[in-house]
Amino acid sequence: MPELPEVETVRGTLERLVGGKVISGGSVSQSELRCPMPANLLQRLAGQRIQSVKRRGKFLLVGLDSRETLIVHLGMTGRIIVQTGTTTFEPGFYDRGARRFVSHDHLELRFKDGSRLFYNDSRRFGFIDLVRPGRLRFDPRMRALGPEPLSNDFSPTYLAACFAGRKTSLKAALLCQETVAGLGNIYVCEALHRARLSPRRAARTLVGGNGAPTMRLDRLIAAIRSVLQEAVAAGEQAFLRAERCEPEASPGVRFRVYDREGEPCLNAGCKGTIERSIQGGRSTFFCRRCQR
DNA sequence: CATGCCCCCTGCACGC
DNA sequence: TGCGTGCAGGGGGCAT
Repeated sequence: MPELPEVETVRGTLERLVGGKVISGGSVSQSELRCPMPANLLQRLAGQRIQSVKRRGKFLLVGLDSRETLIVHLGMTGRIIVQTGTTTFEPGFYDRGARRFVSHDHLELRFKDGSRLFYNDSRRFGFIDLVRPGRLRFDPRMRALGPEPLSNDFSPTYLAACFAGRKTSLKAALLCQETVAGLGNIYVCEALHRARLSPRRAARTLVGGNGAPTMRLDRLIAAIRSVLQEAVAAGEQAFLRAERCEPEASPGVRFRVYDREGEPCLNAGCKGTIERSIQGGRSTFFCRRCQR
């Protein structure tokens, strides 16, 4: 499910709904995720206050008052459900048609005020880990991450250096979390479509002869930023509607290429048709007419 | 080093 | 209705 915008939506929701609350207990019904949960997870969490909820790439980082960090990764089907009072929140899950099977609530956390949090993950590609104080910055999972795409570190100069000499496709390069953190299959397709760049184009062709950034590279960065910003904003609006107990107006962001095989290209002035192809074993959606 | 392939696991849509 | 097939937003390991 979740790429940067969805994880960011979950982050913001958790911050507002459980930030500052104290964990009173919980239960684990299935600890065998992609990596098993730490054996004594619940004992280590009991009595702790949620100090912060941050995000790095697709990782959720829950800061506790012991200075430990709970790392949550949602994999493909991970979802977080929060119940406070009579309201149930399920942020960032854009496949609204998918049922939530309670049998896949692998972890439940209870808070002193009666709120409850569930981690649900049918395919169990996600994981939950608890990292000792001060160890997060040395964690190999964090160290392997490239810059945040919405930060200034993700600059034309950076990306030019990253792409220089690389024959690999733009699609593969952008999916790599070491290049930039948080993009997944959907938003890579969307960003390349907005930038009118072919997913098969070699990454190095966006680098000038002197190793300098090119206009295409600037276009790509702008496209990545805009599609992510719009999706984050849509997630924010969805949360606010849920908070006011308003019905879901739309199922979230409307994708312009993803899952639109055979439909017309929506780029201005383009009369092309969206195609699907396989790259690295995953679907790529693109318009060969305007993406070069 | 880079790339493609397979695997982890479950649910769902589709065709017969 | 029921069953088989292929596919899914992530990521890691392995062979080539």
